[in-house]
Amino acid sequence: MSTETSLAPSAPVAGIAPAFSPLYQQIKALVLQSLQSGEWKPGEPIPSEFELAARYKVSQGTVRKAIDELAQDNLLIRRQGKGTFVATHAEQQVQYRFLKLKPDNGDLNSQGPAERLIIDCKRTRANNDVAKALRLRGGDAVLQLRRVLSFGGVPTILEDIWLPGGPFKGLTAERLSADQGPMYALFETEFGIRMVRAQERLRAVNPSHEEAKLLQIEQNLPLLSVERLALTYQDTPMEWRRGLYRTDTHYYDNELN
Amino acid sequence: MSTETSLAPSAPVAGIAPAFSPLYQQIKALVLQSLQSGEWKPGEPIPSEFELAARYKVSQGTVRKAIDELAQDNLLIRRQGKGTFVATHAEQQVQYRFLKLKPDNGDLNSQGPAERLIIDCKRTRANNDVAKALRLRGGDAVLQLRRVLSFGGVPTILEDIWLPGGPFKGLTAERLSADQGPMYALFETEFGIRMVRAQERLRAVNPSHEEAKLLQIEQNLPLLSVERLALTYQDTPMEWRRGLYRTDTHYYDNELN
DNA sequence: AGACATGTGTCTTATAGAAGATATGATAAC
DNA sequence: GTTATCATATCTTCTATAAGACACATGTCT
Repeated sequence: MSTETSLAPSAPVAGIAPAFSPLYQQIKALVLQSLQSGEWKPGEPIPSEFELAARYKVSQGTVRKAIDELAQDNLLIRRQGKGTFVATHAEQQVQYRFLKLKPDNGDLNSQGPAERLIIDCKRTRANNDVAKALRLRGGDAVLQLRRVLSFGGVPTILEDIWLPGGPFKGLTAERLSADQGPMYALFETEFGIRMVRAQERLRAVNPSHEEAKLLQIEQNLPLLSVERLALTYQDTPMEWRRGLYRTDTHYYDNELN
Repeated sequence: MSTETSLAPSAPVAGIAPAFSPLYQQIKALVLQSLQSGEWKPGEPIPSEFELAARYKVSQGTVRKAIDELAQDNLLIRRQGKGTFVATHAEQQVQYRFLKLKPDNGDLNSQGPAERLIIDCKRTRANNDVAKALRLRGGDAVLQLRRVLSFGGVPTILEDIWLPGGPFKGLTAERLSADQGPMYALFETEFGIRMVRAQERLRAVNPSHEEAKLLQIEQNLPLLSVERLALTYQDTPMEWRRGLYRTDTHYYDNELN
């Protein structure tokens, strides 16, 4: 491979020239491919830097730089002395990596784990909004579920979740209820789908009569509406959800830099 | 310096042993010091990697790793071929770096720049909440201001801002009104205070009668309350603000990864 | 206008040792 | 004999250095 610069086509951006892609970016793309194909599964170690260097015929330092970026993106986790591992949502440290709601006082887990109650779970057809978000055709099969999360016995979050029917074939309410642990961890083990990143859009809204009833609140208590599009590898959308958060006892925490 | 490891004392954390700090971290701390002291001002270039390497008696690669992390944290900006520059809030590309509100359709600047209207600006004494957030003593002098931001003529954000009186001595409503550009850019040039990062806490709330009037909305329209603590170097809090955002025409955008 | 030189950050390789984790085998203690 | 402890070896990531080539920006000379 030496120093030539065209191993992988480096995702040409629309319009302007892609120009040139450094070696380590090409290596990054190759590693990504292996992650995506499931060659290395969540939680498992990937080959050592020297092994990968030999495999791709580049120096260890170049592999290192590629892995550095993947670790930065939370796709891999480095552990000195042990190895580099495929990141997973099934870890104690980062339980609920995507949940930014924090209680006004104390810790989210101070009152024990969250109680999950599935209200509804049905197969249906995507309406236009959902289809567009999930890049499906209107009317395609989707799995829709509704659940309530409670902390310390207090219903705090009401969520409606839409999943594409194809990739999640076989998912049932029983399967979800049986599982402890984060939902995204189950997606990894049962369906081989790993959520890599997500985009959220927040709004303040008034709950409907039914929504207020499910959360056991007055209808005049405004709620935080959190629409989330979760993406897997290659930015493929794999879940759309809309959460209603109580923010009189909790707040949505966000760091800017 | 070869390989010894005690250039700077590497900020010993309370309790557990500080153990050991890699060279590049020490360099990072030294560069940070120079940024903080104002040796290199926002927008200006810092010395080249080789110059810094000579100055600190380390290799160019080590300086590079230090600068990489500072660039990652948005404290520095690298420009290939030109140099490395001190980041600033006064740039076209990242106008309003900390504002995550986006219109439902179109761009924030599609209807021209935001109109800023200062409702109130007064010197007062910190109440307990503000004092605690800004690490002041209760009753210390603070500058309080209230303003409304409008986009395309529609009042969209109502903000109350508290600034510590000491560092911002001399700031007046006239000075603020005269300035175009972001407020944080003015803080840099006029007071040498650069906001490095911030923490936000979001809630859904009902506006008060007065707040609704200022935003020209009905009182039953829920708003997004955004409390922000902005920090300068060394995580020193330098501003506390509370914004009320209209989210019927806009949304708060957030990326998770 | 074009060619060239120079200074900047960027990339790649190579080498070496430090630090953390883990297994193995020797030795001592019970 | 079994168990505990220690030293050693070996694997991993992490840190640091050095050297050369490349890409980008901006001049200056022709």
